[in-house]
Amino acid sequence: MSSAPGPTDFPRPDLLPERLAEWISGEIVAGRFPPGERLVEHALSKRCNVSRVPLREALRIVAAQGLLILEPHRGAVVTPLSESELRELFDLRMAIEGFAAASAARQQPATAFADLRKMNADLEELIQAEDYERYYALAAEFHDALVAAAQNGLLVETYNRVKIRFRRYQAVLANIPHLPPRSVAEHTRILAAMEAGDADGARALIEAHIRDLVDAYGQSDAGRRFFDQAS
Amino acid sequence: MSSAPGPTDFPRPDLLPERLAEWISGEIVAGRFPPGERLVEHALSKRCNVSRVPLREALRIVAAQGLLILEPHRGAVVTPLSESELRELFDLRMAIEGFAAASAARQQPATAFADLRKMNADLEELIQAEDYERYYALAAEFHDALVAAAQNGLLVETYNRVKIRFRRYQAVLANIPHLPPRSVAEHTRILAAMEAGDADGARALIEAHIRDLVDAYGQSDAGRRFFDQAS
DNA sequence: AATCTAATATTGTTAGACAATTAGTCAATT
DNA sequence: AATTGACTAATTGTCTAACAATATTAGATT
Repeated sequence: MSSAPGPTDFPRPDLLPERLAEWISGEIVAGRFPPGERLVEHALSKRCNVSRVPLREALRIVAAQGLLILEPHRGAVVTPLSESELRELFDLRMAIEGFAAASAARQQPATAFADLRKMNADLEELIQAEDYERYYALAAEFHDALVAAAQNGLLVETYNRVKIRFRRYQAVLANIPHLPPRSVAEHTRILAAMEAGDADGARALIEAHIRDLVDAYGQSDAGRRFFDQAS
Repeated sequence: MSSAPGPTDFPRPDLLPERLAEWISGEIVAGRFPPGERLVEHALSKRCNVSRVPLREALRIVAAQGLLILEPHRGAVVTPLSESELRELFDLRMAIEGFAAASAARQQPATAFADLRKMNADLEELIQAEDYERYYALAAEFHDALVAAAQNGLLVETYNRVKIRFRRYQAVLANIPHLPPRSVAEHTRILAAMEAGDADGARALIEAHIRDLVDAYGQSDAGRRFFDQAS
């Protein structure tokens, strides 16, 4: 990922609510606060050695991310997982990444395509090395960079919101094997379309790419188990 | 708009932070808290007859909507308006509404198209009556219904976030005249494509439709004045 | 005019209190 | 056995008051 387009301000240290929110959100994504779990303010504030005020603000932050549901007088409950939400998240990925690919194809941003090609080459290598850990991390970065190529901060912000919620399903379903080789080839075709300025083609290809992911989740053992239990 | 697909829970009364957030957000959208204005906690809490605790939670809510920026130890500042944000908001509308149109074209939802046709007919009438007040209200509903036709709650949620931020620009730039007649014709073509199951066509048409809006904003007096001052 | 310092204002956090609401218990009734 | 009802306990929602940490302002000094 190439660095710093916009001028960046000096980072102020995060305050308690932000740090608490990050921790809570991490616990939820990792599944250590499982779906449906109730977060009791007094207990949590004691555990974190903070008072209830910043904790309550933290809960608001996490709730705004969609990871918590705040019910009046009943407190915070970890948002349940559902097949329908997963489907909707994939839909949003298609909408966002598809639009980003089309937009980038029209704009032809300076270095973005080269960066993406480099990443995709690295992905190829990681498959040869069978290092799936790093593969999935870099694959996520590839998609981030693709969205960033549209040069729209709001689109990136929206994508990040989707990602946070999406990661919970990745944690539950683990990563799907047997997909990576095809993905790299698909990435290559997507990049070619974008570089050729073929906006509609790039969008169609990436939508199909994500649809492949959906199918892979649906056909994996973990995916089927989850979907069955949920329905 | 046809009613109630999902079973709805008994609505619990909103608490202070929610009500405060709604009020603050309304003041910002209406421009009564202008861009850049600082919201001082003590003053606001006195004005609203509440303590700082629920007020701070309200500020978190509004900040999560993107209408406030919370800087550590400096407090809440009303997010500035900018041409770039407006452009990005239009982009997001294209991404969301475009995907929704394509998705609806594929899914062929039961009553949605009939509802949209009805609305568009009413829009036509409002133009004849030169009732632009109601025209713009109904036009917004038309776009809402189009997004809802994709039957994706997360997409609707995301669209609503965009709308809130977008409304501030509508309040500043007022509504653009001379556009409505063309819009109704465009709506008709979009609907025809969706009913024919032409996903790509519907998407292309609605993207062009929104691009027309962008141009109208850019060419309007208010729009140019705003854009010039901002740059 | 520019810089440093002190006073002031504002935000961040804590503690404790109490009211409002919900959740849990358990006997009484059907 | 299941439902109702009243009682109790637990939890959330809000307030007040205080103080620490940081930012802003004003004044003094160079």
